[in-house]
Amino acid sequence: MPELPEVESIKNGLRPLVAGRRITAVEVFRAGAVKSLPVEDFCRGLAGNRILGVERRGKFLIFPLDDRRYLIAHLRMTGVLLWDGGDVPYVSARFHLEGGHVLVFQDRRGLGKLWLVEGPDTVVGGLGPEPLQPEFSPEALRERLKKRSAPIKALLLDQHFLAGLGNMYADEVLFRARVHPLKRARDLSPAETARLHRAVREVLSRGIALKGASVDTYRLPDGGKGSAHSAFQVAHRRGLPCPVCSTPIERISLRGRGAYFCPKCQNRLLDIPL
DNA sequence: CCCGGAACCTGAAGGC
DNA sequence: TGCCTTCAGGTTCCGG
Repeated sequence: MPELPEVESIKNGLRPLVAGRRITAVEVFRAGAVKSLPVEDFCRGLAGNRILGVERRGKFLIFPLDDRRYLIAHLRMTGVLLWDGGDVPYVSARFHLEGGHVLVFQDRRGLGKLWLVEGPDTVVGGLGPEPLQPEFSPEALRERLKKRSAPIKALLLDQHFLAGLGNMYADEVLFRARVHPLKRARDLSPAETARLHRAVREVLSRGIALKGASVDTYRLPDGGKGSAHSAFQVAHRRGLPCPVCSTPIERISLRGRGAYFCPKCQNRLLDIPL
């Protein structure tokens, strides 16, 4: 599933391909994917426009255009952006670019979204801090956590609290920080909060270095896979031994999705130093 | 404002 | 063989 490391890797792959290139035509095959405008206006507004670059905010891809508007894409769970992708199923939209190239928005479950807007903030304005930027500091994290009673994992997944983490990387972050996913945010010790901050940075940086995790449909724009999933220690590993203590990894349900953790290393009541 | 659950969506995988 | 359930999860909406 595309989370911050996957979207960052897609951004890095797309930038040299699309930057400076003009859009010649746009076809939309799943009308529900277009959010900001009627589909006709969306296509007409993009045709003839030049893509100036590619940016990322949280899990959103942002393409500044030369008419000062912005094309924004969110891949949700199964969205893929394929450069010169040929005859593939589940195509939500095709962006034809000068030079005969085509950027294919493929999306098996069809939950991905597209916007054409005057400014990016109308779409991404409510997002929390970027975890790899200085604005995400240990002090700011501690201050915000101590007012909240929700399970820590629910907060890590809340894009208004922190932008970019999804289910898989949240599990990896909590394991690395040795924090139980159900522990209430305000109950984290200063040491746990410090470990959590560091773990967010380390897990996401490693995910980017490995070009994302190719579970399910995730692919880079050239069709290649990332390898971050091979570094996962608890995510999707129910019953397998914890890499630290060999206790079988458990799965519980939290907010309708799986939370994988080591019941020994991530004790809900005890603060176990690394 | 805060929290938790359902809905959206399409498969793969496993049990019986 | 075929049917049913569970799992996969990013975001938004709704009720308490």
